Amino acid sequence: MAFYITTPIYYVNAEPHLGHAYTTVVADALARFHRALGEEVRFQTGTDEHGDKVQEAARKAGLPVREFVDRISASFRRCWDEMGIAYDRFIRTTEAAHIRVVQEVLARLHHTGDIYFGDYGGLYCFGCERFYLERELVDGRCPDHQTAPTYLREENYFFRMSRYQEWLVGYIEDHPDWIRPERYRNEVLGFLREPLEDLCISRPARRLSWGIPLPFDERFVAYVWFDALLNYVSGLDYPDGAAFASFWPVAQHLIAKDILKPHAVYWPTMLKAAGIEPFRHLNVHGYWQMATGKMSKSLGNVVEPLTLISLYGNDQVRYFFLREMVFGLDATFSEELLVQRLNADLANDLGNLFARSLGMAFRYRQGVVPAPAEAAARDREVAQTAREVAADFLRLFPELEFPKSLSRVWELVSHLNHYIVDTAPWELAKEPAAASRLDTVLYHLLEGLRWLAALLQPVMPASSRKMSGQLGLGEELFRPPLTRVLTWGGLPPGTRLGKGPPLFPRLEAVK
RNA sequence: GGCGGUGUAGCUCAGCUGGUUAGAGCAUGCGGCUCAUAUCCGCAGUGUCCGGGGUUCGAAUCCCUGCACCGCCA
Repeated sequence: MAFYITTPIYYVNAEPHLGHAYTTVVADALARFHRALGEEVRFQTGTDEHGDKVQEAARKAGLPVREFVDRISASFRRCWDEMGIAYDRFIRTTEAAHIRVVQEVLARLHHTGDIYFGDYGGLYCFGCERFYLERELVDGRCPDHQTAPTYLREENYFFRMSRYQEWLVGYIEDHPDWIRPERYRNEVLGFLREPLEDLCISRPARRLSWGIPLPFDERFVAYVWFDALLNYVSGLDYPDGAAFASFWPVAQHLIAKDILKPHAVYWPTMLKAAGIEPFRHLNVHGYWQMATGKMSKSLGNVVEPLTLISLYGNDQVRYFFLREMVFGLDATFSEELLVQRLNADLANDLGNLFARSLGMAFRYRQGVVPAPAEAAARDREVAQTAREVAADFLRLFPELEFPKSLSRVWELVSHLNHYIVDTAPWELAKEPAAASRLDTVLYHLLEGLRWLAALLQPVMPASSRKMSGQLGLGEELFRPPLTRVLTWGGLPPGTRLGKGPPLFPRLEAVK
């Protein structure tokens, strides 16, 4: 089995923000999940570096474009590195290999007649780098820039996207989970009920020089989306690379809802025209709505990912992202919600469960995993719950049901907390005759913790390792496949437990 | 303007193809335990299921309509 996940390549006209971080964390968690299962995994992210807005941002920053894009791209890369994002490939659209693929595809589509030369006249907004229809304007001005567009009549190259509309509709109808969740599939189908226009895929070089030149006409550069989307295959060394052969057939894209159209319409029709099989899934997520209002520099409520993790911890933020946002829907972000969630789930439930369990193992058994005697009914319930939770988690997580899969795991956490109360080890410890009963209880408890550490590795990789360390297990707990690790009784009696500080210290409430 | 979505306890939300006293988590109040990060466990709630019609023996769940918010398209 192979697994290929991509984030969008991020546009380098601004620094990484919360939304970028969410997408990237989700991709990373999925990649880790599939690696844990022992699958061959490829995870690609990167930066989108061409186009008008980049050129403009560089001008504002007073830097040569090349230097500017190097700087912002590095900033994204550093952000992901500091967040422990384990990507396999960081692609930049300014790489020679990528440019070569874009030009190769352009040349081919030009040759087959899917790209043609034509002209188009209309009202053009330089800020948006696009034409507007009369009716889209607000008081005759661009709705985004509040500037009056200019009438331009110009010749350009067009991609014959309309030719593939019927095919695309059929493909979406035949593959119900191709675009998911369903709401976005419906949105695309709704959009495709109207006739599809051909896509203008060139920009005159005299207006925009920062782009990939069309191989058949140097007076033009490629439209940024035509350039950018191809990263998903150029990063696999399309057309001849081994990576392309093994990973493209299982490609899954991860995007935010704002770039649905390019990914659900432009990209598949481009692939079809180029004779490349469609990707396997387009996974679309929603937005983080700031409880403080729309994020803006002037409001001073911009949340920088690195600031956030330095305040609350990387795994903590990852957990919050996955636990709090139903994939596909919008969710609310505030530090207050974050603190609430971290205290309730991580400090009180999970962290405290580890602390009390390990505490008893040290106090009553000198920090050595005892050998269990015969399991009683109550003990078998623990094992049974662990199995059921793990089975659900393994099914739900790859289907992007993150809150559901995690709340299932927390049912195991809760079950173990109940188990402690039900069995009252501190009472058993007083009774010498109950020694083997205490051994059995402690063993089941610690084995339950081992399952938690293993299950949570895609979500909280560093914390999982701390948990494993406290259980005296180290890295072997994470050796794939996870399904083999999840065998009840895998914790060897006699293992020396490790002492450690609280996994998730309680946080003070913020106002 | 067209299409679609959402509206359920203070908060975040489950409730699929209609059927026992409408649920979970968080927050709140009270009680218990003491292994633990003032943590854990138990108990207690409160809801005109957006409003109004209708179908039905029976609707949060289906139909119509109104309102509010949101998204996509124009």
